[in-house]
Amino acid sequence: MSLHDQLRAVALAEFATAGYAATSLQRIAVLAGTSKASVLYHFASKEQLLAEIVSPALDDLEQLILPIEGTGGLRRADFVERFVDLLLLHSQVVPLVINQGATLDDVPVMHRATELMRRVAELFRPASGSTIEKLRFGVAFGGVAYTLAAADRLGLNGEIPIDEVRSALLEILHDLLVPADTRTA
Amino acid sequence: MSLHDQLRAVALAEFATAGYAATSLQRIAVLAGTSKASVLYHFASKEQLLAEIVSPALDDLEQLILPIEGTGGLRRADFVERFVDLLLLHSQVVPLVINQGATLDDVPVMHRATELMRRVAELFRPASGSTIEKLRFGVAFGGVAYTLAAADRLGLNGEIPIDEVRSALLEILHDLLVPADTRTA
DNA sequence: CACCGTACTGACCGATCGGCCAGTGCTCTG
DNA sequence: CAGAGCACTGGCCGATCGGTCAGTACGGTG
Repeated sequence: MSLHDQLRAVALAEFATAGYAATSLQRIAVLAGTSKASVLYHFASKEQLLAEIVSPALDDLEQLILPIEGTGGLRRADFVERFVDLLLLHSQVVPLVINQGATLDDVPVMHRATELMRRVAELFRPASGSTIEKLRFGVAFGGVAYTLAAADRLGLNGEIPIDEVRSALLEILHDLLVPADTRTA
Repeated sequence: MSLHDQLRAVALAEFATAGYAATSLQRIAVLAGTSKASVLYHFASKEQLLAEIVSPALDDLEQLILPIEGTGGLRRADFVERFVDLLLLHSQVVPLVINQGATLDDVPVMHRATELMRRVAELFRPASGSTIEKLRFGVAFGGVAYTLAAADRLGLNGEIPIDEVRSALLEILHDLLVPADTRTA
């Protein structure tokens, strides 16, 4: 693995666990076995390092929702499954965005993350505008993302196999999001 | 309102929205119309300011779960209702703990917060140890807390009356947490 | 009046932050 | 061999951080 990639990996882990503001370039450098100056050689700034870390996940999410927004067609069950897979694929980025998105929304890449989540919410909006449906959506996606982010801290996970997590999350989201009428139909 | 209380209020709002690390004592002072030195006159340190802000909510939570841990008796529906009321009562503290608990667990008061949430999780543990039940709990409480924390950002709330939020959250949590057998019984 | 505790301030401290820059090897190429 | 270019570094910069401290204004109290 190139130093560039290793710096990205180290920074991701630190940003996700300790927080962006609390992680200094110095610390990232030491953990990767190099100097602070070399970090800034590979990445123009701390913000751009963050952007390079987060962007791939956001690109994937955008690619997931763009065609849906275009056609207006959305089969919730399909979307939920692909969304969960996306969260699991970028499982380290999820806590970063979830826990620190609000704090860092002046950083362009994090603002983009918030905006994307808002668009995901919009996808579910037209079908049901009642308060409980809105909250149902918030609890569902916030809950899944937060659970992935905080599983260790709450002592929720031993070494649960990822397949089991996947199917469990799908079932929970299905209960919460797929309307009862299409469920029974 | 005394300056002491006003500083607490300003700091809470800033910590919750901008983040603990990103909020300087200088900024708190200016927002409260005083000097940084006076903030440190009222609070021995930035950490203690945080502790004074968060502790009351944690005390309430501890008072809620202590008798349950003692007797071992837990009627889930009752607990869920009281827990939601507690979250709504301390709605500004919730995002602070949720979003920044992991980042700040070296701060004693935030470690206490995480520990309390772990104990809440333990209350639900013995009844059902399967993976899906654990995740169900995580999604439920994480989701509710996160929804309260991030409602604005995701465009989920207009001016939804709090009673409506309360009953909606109760219904969602009930669906997720109260076991099907006691539901149908 | 003298005295005291409370509230508060401006100036300063060392530490650390993100970022910049001149310089140094090292490798590849003509 | 000369030289261009990439990878990397130590040292420095200004800014800002949390925190300390000596000093001040002031409303009681004897």
